[in-house]
Amino acid sequence: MHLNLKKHIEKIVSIETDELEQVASLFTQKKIKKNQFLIRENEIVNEAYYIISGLVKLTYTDDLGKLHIVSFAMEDWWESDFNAYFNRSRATMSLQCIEDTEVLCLSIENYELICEKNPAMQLFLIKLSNSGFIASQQRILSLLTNNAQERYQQLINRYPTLIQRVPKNQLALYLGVSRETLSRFSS
Amino acid sequence: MHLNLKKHIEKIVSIETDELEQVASLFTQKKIKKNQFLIRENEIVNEAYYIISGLVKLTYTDDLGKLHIVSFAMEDWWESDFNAYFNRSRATMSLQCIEDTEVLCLSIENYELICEKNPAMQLFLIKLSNSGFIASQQRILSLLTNNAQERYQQLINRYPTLIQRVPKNQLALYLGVSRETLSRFSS
DNA sequence: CGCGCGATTGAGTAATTTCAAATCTAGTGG
DNA sequence: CCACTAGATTTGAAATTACTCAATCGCGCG
Repeated sequence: MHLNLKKHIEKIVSIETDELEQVASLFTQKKIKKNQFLIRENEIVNEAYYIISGLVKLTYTDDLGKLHIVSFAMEDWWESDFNAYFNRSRATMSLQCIEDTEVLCLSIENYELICEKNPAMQLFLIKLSNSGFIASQQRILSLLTNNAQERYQQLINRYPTLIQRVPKNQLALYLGVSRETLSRFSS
Repeated sequence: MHLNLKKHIEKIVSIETDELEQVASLFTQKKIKKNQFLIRENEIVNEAYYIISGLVKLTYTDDLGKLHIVSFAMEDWWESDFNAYFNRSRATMSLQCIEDTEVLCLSIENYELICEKNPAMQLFLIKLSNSGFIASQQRILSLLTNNAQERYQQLINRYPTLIQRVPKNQLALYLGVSRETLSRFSS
């Protein structure tokens, strides 16, 4: 069970089989249909998600009601409104499925259990968080240094499948340009 | 010794005094003058820095030779080119002092030592990394949802001292606008 | 066939950049 | 104490870029 997750963890740290079993038992599984929400704005966030299959988007609605996409997440990625998750508070963002999606759910209580008990898993969590941090920082860099057209090119170079899976409409919301502008240089 | 660091750690996790001593002994101290570099682009990054006093900037030079500021860091903050640090590779960014600055240095070897040995410190590192990740994500959100003027306002609201300490020139590089544009709405 | 949704195109408008010049400021040496 | 200089900041004007709003196109589905 949870073969993907086990491989994912073993790829990053070395860990005993029985420990891994124990960890895996702390997850619950969910299947969510396209367009449904894993997290809704303003609700208490109690879970983080490891994505087995499918595609989700983390979104934010600003004061003017405009929707923005903070990130996409697909197979083998982790996602949540981590600010709300770690602080056990209400979501400022939403997490919605772009495709039918299968996830493993880790409650914050179980997250902290893992933090306290298991050294190998602590190391895993540190590395996980570090890689999330580094990825975010590189996105910031990309937003600062590249215009929307360059960011679009980088995106399709790094994730060629994403363009097929995500409407351009939503790519624009991720890149921070209007869909018209994206359209003008994507054709 | 390292009183600031100890307080900083104790603020985040509870830890035995002797353990804390042991951890503190893994740091070395440096004093750097204004405009000097802690990290230069293209050099191997072996250290991360906890800032005791002063102010530094993490910068990136793009293909066109334009300088961008990824982040400022001041008292009680951690900074490095973390991508290079964790991967023991060469810096793509530079870390330069805006003021005379005092730091504590943690080599990647000692970082990993802490990771492996001490549960309380592991928890500390997890939380540290998580908070860095969350901060980055909120910066992304701010870049997506707010224009430069709003970002400027948010910055001076959150860090009122920063405007006195950083030339507006460099604030512009952080906000992602030209200094002329910043000047037009900051007066 | 026609409806609806996403994507594209066009035109006018708003915002930002760029380049140039002017102004201000802090520090230096006479 | 004043003049001078270097650097930072501000201002002006033209050019570029992106946005908005509207209309059109293309395609899948009932």
